[in-house]
Amino acid sequence: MQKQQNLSKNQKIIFDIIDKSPEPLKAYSILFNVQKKGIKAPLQVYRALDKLVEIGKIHKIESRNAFIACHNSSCQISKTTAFSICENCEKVSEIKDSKLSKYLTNFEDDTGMNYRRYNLEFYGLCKKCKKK
Amino acid sequence: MQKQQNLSKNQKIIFDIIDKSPEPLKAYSILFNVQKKGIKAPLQVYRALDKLVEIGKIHKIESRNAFIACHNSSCQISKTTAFSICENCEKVSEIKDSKLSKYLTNFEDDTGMNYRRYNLEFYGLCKKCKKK
DNA sequence: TTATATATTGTTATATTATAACATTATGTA
DNA sequence: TACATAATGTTATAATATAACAATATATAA
Repeated sequence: MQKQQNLSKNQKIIFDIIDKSPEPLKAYSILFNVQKKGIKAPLQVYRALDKLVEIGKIHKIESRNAFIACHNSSCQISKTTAFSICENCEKVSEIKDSKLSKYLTNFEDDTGMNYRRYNLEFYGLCKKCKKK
Repeated sequence: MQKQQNLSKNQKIIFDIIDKSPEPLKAYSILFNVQKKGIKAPLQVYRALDKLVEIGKIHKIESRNAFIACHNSSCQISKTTAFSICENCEKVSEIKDSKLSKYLTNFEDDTGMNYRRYNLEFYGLCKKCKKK
């Protein structure tokens, strides 16, 4: 986690809510949460989200349209992300695995192309849900 | 590619359009395309899409909300997908790489959990766009 | 400090993506 | 044939996201 200090007012409000949440938050649930703080319009939320994603403070879970704080202190601006998603309880955690990220960063497809960015979403059952 | 024959009428219409398209298609652009064929409502499209995804004939590109036909003959019902997405021209191709899929299927996170499904989206510049 | 560029905010309207609910029809299988 | 299951049709609406424009704040350099 880096320079919290140069977040703008709205960015700070919205980051704090996401950061405190134990689960990924959706834009309109964030909106609902911040209306008491004077943020009234979807666009205000989406703009802050866009910026926070851009600077790597949060990530978007694409398959869920939801946002989670980055807890990967090593990544300044994270262009490479991997997540574990429970298909039952929808718990999401960021996967930090240097071998995995090395493997994917170095990956070359059959045309010889490689990639500076990726997003990987794993689906399965988390430990709690597997026991049931 | 498997059993095309048991697709229903709407599923066939919608699969054909996606299969012929050189680029991923969005649900409402599909809807627009099939209105002459009598499919009038979004739900008719989404239902067919859901089914086609379920049986592995198409995949959803999550970060684009778009659908692409599966050309990976080896995967009966593909629960593990990887795509290459050009950030400039938006060209998308499915990556079929047995090493990659083995690596990810066997991947174990720090809690010892592994996953039966994943979706990986790589972003970069395709050859054409890199040249420019 | 002032000017000036850039980022952020506020606001209204609207576009895009997706599902709920319910009635009907087709298809597969015993 | 009977029955279950899948697919269809239809209307309405929910959920997600952006366009366009005006105003304000913040950073930077002359």
